[in-house]
Amino acid sequence: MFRSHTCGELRLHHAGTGVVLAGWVQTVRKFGAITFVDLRDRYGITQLFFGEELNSELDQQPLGREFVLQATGSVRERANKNLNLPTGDIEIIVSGFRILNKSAVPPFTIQDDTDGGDDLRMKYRYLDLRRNAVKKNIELRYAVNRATRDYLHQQGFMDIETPFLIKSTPEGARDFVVPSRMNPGQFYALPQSPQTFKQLLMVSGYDRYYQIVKCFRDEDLRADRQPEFTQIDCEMAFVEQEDILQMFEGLVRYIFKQVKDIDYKDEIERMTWEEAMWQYGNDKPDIRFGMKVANLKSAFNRDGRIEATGELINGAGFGVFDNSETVLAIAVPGAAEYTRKQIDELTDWVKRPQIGMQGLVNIRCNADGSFKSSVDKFYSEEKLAAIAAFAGAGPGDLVLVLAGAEERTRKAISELRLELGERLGLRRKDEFKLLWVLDFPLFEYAEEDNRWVARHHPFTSPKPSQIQTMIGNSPVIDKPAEYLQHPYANIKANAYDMVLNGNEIGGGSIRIYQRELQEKMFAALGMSQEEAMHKFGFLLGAFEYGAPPHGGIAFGFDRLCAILGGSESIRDFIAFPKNNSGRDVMLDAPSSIDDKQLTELSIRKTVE
RNA sequence: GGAUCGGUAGUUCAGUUGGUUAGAAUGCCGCCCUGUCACGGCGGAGGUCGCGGGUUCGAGUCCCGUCCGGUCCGCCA
Repeated sequence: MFRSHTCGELRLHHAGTGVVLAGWVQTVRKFGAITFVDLRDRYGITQLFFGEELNSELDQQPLGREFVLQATGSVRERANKNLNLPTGDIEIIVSGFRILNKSAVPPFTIQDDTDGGDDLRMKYRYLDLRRNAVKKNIELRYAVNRATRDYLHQQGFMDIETPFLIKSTPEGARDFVVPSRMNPGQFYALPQSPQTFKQLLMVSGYDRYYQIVKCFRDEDLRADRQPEFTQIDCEMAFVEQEDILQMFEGLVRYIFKQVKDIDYKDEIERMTWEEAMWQYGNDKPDIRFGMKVANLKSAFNRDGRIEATGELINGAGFGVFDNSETVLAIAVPGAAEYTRKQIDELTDWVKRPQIGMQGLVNIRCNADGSFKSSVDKFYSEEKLAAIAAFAGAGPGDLVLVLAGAEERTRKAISELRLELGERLGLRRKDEFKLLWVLDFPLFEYAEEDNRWVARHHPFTSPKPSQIQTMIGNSPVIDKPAEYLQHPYANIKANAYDMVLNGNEIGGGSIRIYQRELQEKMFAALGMSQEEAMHKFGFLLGAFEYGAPPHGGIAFGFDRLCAILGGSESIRDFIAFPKNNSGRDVMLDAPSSIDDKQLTELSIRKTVE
């Protein structure tokens, strides 16, 4: 027997018990004739006490950090308790020990506040994973995994595995490809998601499917993006949008309860994509705080919606506002007192290349009811008051205004809003706000190819009322500059995203299940009939044999874990993540392969 | 594909205007210490300043190139 207990479980009531513990040496504290050793395993830390007789043995076999140690002894109440440790009431009086394995001096300390940098921690990830801070994340991940499986199982979902070696269909993200030795010159692709398989399972009658599954995308990475990542992938047959929203609100509530012990009782807010873009400049707004965006001059006039026509700002002689496509404002609560220096700093902030604005106009709404602005020259106090009121500012608030081309300005005001929300402490890590964003546009216009691309994916159904608009119109765009006037620009998808604190944690749609509509969709994306058959013939064929109405959703599992764990980076929640360049620095992968392998795979080596 | 920040002791970092022998903390090694838990005290070892080139009497410091890492834009149906 290697151990009778773990290093985390002994308590005061065990006093007097004989035990055997095994674990890693966290620290050694020597005091002449006695020695304390903190022994650590996955479950906790227990203090070992080496008395006088054993101390001489310790001199013979000195312990070092991270040695693997087995200790036999008995539990004793401590004279000086350690309130920071769950096991702090007791210690083990060691009667015998065995060094099970030695350890080299680790390159960084195995502590919560480690001295190791990210790079080094990744290279020695197996040591990093010993740290409590990382272990907690991995445990949280497992808790989310279990809660998900519990809930979906209770709801009658079946976990069905789908293949990883599939066919490359370069629509959307770039595929990872795998050469086929047995089929020289041909390649598999790794799935970007099990999308078509889960739809085929619906055709097959497995009407509630799920999988916690790896997906692969060969695109550039970010702190929240990995080349291989995990999704909670779900699909249901005989459902409409509302059924799916409710089912997965249930899932997220269950996860909150199980993992964070949070009763998320509030109704989950819903807004359309239009509203999100209009009010927050962003399709995944953080609704933990207000500061909604006011459009002082509308250029965002799809569906003929006009919130302001520009009369508040136009014609006052301020060319920047007069000539800009879009002018957007936010009211920053209580910020009228910002110093010149603070405003200048914010101005520099919006001028950074990532934001790319030319400048920042401000209106201070002083507590005494007066107004002071960087554009006083052009606007009377009455005008400033009207603008401030329109932006929703009250006494003591600061109105910030950005002007420029529509898309960039909308993005910038959204970033500015988030930044100020952060600075004002309005984005609390312990507060969770869920939101459904609905009615996304079905298509986006790809300028470079002058064609439509699917915003979600090509299996997404349009809103039922707009199916005829889609079938009845040609996707051809005659005048690229006027693409917004094309009937397709206004078709909304039967799609939904779940947003948590400004992060998209899941997204899905009701799918197309009729062959005719699916063919029309492929055609709309500029695919010829032959091409569509070559890439997706299996799906079109399946739709001939009684495909049920269906829809689904996929959650970004890593990201969900990161947010629940209060972190920006998903790497901390993946046991063996890849770095920014898609490298595994521990394995040093990817790496070259030898000529023999290349030859077997019928891949010729190219020399630059 | 682009922007930007960084690379100095095992580790995390400092290093001023280009100027003597490149420092601190921590870790490591040795000695001392019977109640510590961030133990403490004394002593010691430890450096190709990422790499290559250039400017200069002189480069950790300035310039060019390159490699590695972080963050972001593009990209991510």
